[in-house]
Amino acid sequence: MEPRVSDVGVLDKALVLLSAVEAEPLALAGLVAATGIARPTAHRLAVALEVHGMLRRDEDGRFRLGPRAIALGRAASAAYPFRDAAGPALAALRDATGESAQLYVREGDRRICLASLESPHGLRTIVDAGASLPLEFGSAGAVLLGDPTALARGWAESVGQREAGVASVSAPVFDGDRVIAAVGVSGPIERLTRQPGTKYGPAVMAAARRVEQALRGS
Amino acid sequence: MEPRVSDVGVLDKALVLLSAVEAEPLALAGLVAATGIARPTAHRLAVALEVHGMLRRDEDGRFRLGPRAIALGRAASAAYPFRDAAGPALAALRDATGESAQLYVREGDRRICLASLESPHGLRTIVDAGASLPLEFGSAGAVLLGDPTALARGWAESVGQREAGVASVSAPVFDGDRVIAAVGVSGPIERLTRQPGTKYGPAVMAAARRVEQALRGS
DNA sequence: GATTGTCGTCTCACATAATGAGATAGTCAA
DNA sequence: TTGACTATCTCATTATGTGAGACGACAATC
Repeated sequence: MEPRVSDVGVLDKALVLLSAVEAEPLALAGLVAATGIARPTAHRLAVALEVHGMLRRDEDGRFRLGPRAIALGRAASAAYPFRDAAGPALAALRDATGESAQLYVREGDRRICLASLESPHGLRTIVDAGASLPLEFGSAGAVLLGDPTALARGWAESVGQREAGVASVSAPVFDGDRVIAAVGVSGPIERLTRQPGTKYGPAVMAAARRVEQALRGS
Repeated sequence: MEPRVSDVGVLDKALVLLSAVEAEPLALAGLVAATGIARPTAHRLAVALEVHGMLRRDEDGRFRLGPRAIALGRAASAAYPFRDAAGPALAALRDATGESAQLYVREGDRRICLASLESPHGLRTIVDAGASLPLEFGSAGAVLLGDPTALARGWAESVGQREAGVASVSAPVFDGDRVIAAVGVSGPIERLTRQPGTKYGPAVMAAARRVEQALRGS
């Protein structure tokens, strides 16, 4: 079995089950195979999660994420009211650049991806909404850390920092003087070049302005 | 403490904690007060949920739903690809009627609210996204059960069925010949009248057609 | 400045909740 | 008909989770 993640073993197992089902719907046998949890244990925990609505069973008997997960996810997202307002700006940015677009906020020493739209290109970066990433790597991190150069120029760029072969550029979203989010694009260095800021700086700044405008309209 | 909900006491407690935080951000003391869980237990479980990303602490030390909840919620929603596609149609329906608008799918003998937009009126119905409701009450239930009258007419209506004082009307969303969802509005009988179908049947049917069209465009 | 109350966090003796091996029943393909 | 595999259930065992109490920090009050 997995090593202990927290001080509560039952929660460790339950979250492992949820993660397994997040990836794909799984029958009990699949859950056991994917998680290494003993069959009766996986069964008991999965049924308990079902009782709570975090999981549900489809017509083939496979476990899927359930309505409570939707509700909790929406409640979690509600803490970021500009997340929905940013939707059109993010879509326009993705369409204008053809690259994957993301919106991040800062949480302590991490950054959380609130919204993520993928590029239509076969080769593209994928960041899951809800993903938690370190601040010290990537253009969005620099923006959220209040990097003076980024704030003066209106964008930050990174090349191969968080992941080899990946470049990104992000712009700060302001509320008054405060940086409340970073909006940007990321993709392969081959397309974004080693100066992604030169290429897409204006586009991410325009997207950031649109997010701010959408916020004011709220 | 709460009576047992499932066969796994730790999960019962953990979900109680998540529900408490879903309602409002809470410091540890607030969690203890809201849930009745012993302080060291609430602390240990909350910290474990934090380790897993289901909870996070804000700058005031209060617990809030965390990034993993966002991610799981989105993954859960992804099982319903038309949910996002339905967004504009739902917004248009809410705007055209001035009433709360919802999108439901059927899950066994229940219906799940996938998306919900609230009326601007002070008096309005509120259904949480993710909520699970019985099929046998309400216009959406009739639609999802394949009620012949609803299918022939293109909408179903209910007055005071699920809740006193509330009326609703819903239309089926088809994929080919199959009813895959119900889209509708609900609100107080005073505004929707005792014949909500007469008043808003065309609007909910139009919304259903728009959802289907958005689906084809996907 | 001292005292008190409340907070979050930690410890650990103890009780019990959770575990998982094995049993059972159902399904399905060979 | 048989064997393999599934999901579900039981229950002896024990490892885990519990929560009273302790501790330190901090704010409010006197």
